[in-house]
Amino acid sequence: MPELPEVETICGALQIALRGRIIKAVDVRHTGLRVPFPPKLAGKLKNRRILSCARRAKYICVNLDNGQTLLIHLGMAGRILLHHGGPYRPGKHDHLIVTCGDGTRMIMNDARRFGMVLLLADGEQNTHKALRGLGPEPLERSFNGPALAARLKGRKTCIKAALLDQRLIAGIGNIYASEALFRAGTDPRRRAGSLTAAEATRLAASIKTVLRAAIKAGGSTLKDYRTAEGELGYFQHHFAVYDREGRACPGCRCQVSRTGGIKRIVQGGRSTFFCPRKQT
DNA sequence: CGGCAAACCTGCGAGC
DNA sequence: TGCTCGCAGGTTTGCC
Repeated sequence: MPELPEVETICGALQIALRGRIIKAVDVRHTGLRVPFPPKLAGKLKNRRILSCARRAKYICVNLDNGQTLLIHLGMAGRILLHHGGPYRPGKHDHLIVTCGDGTRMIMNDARRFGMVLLLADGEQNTHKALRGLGPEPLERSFNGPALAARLKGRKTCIKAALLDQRLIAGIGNIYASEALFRAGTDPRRRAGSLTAAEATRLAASIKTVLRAAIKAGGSTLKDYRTAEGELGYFQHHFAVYDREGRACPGCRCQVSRTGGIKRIVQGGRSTFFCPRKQT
């Protein structure tokens, strides 16, 4: 379930657990995912100190003391687990296990193997293909109505698909695209370039609100995690429309019997959930 | 270049 | 109980 808020939550936990630690062992359990792991990955990581863990779009950036960055993308079903001390029995879909000097382990697990692990050389952080074309971070101050409108200008694709386009805005996935459009009252079928300035402002604000709320919800699980040894980035969150086809719209209080409630449509091969009455 | 569909994999729940 | 089908949070590629 990794969209921006989940990756943000995971990075927060990694920052606490791994910052300053020295990598002592790297268990590369498969040759790679869709993209092969970087060659000689284990040797390149060994004895490196982890300076920080941060997020860019949906990527986890593990910054190392020699200027390199271990870049992890979790794809559709990827997970990061932290394991503190003692032996660890690898699971079936554990692909990469990084063990630090104090026994802390970071495990990258991805059943569907849609994830990605890259190693960026010093200075490649802004030039590497994976990061170069990414749009602005929606939680940055500079991301506002005019900024969003500028990105959408002239786009004929529907606004839902535009929100998923990482080159336009970074980090929004299928869940939060639906949620943000619902909150903004914007019909997901609208052409991206057709939004008025006021609508773009409302949508930009909704994106921020929805993402921040999800991060906040993830943060509470993060706290639990530290005692529970569970999974990172896996939290209960209440969605207004996502996966709620046929349920009543929480915004306009319309009766399910009269309006049909939340609708599900397919756009660009992906499910979109919305309320046709509230979103215009 | 823009827009769209398909491909990449595995797991899970629904329905028969 | 066990099988098949459809669907799943993302990105890349290739085609028009």
